[in-house]
Amino acid sequence: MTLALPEQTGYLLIKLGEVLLEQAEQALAPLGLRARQFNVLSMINDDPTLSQRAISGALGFDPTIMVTLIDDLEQKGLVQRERDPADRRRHRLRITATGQTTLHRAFIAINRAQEQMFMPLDVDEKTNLHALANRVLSPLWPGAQISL
Amino acid sequence: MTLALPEQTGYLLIKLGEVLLEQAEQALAPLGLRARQFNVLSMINDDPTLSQRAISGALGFDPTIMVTLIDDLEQKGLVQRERDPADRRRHRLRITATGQTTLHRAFIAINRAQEQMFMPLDVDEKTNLHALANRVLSPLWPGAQISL
DNA sequence: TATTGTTATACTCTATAACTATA
DNA sequence: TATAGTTATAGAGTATAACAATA
Repeated sequence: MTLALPEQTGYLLIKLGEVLLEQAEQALAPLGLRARQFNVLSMINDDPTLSQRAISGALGFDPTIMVTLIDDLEQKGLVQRERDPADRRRHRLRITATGQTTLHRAFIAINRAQEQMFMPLDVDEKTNLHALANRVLSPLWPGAQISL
Repeated sequence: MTLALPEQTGYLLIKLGEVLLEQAEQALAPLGLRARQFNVLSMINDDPTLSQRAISGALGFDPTIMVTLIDDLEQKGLVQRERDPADRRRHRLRITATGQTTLHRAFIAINRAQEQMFMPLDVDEKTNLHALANRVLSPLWPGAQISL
């Protein structure tokens, strides 16, 4: 019985994810951002009403991690915590002007990196890869949809 | 400027890899195996002449990790270390009969899990996903080819 | 009583450097 | 001098439980 690992689709996709994450980290490093910080910043930018728990839930990690993560973004001047007047337990996370500038640069860096990484595929193939990956992921990752 | 994370192909594939790994761990847990141990065991089974360094290099982690990993597999009776007579610095890793039985069961568990995970795709689509992922990964992961 | 954010802490995982034995 | 394997150790990352404030 022999079945080389790279011929297992699962192994292939897991390894691909690892490599893509590594590339993303490298692309963001010059901006002083980790990949996860970029994700959080991007979500805050899209919806400033999200609670810290909602964000960690949507991205799939423990809520306690948000504390030091936001501490860091706040210290960098990219985000500000504000008490939610409607529910004073919650923090509303507001992206600052600096934060938007950094986020914009981060998007450019990420897009450039992705263009490099997906170079081997033409437009249709990349669209196809996206669609196929999405169909596999959707049933396994209901968290993709934000639930408050 | 707004671009939801799940619409980024890179983010999608990274998350997919995370979820697939998690599923693999769960499938192997009843056998007392971690995913990485399964990978190593599989490589040893395919080629008993590989050194510990060759295996860690091919799988993409630090050689020092192999020590406790093989310690564990050896303690479970799945693998035996033997001095390579040709180069007495090296260990040749031989899979035991128990190891082969466990590996066989592990393959079945992994295949069953993968059938579940890729259920949304038909055969052609799964082949296509594999091929596309492979074409993106190949230039980024030369380590897929084992080099002694 | 339940929930948000926080803190403290312990546990896992990993990489770094230094050591040994062989080449 | 260089390499395979090992050991010890420190660092990063994570989850767990307990707490304060608020609902």
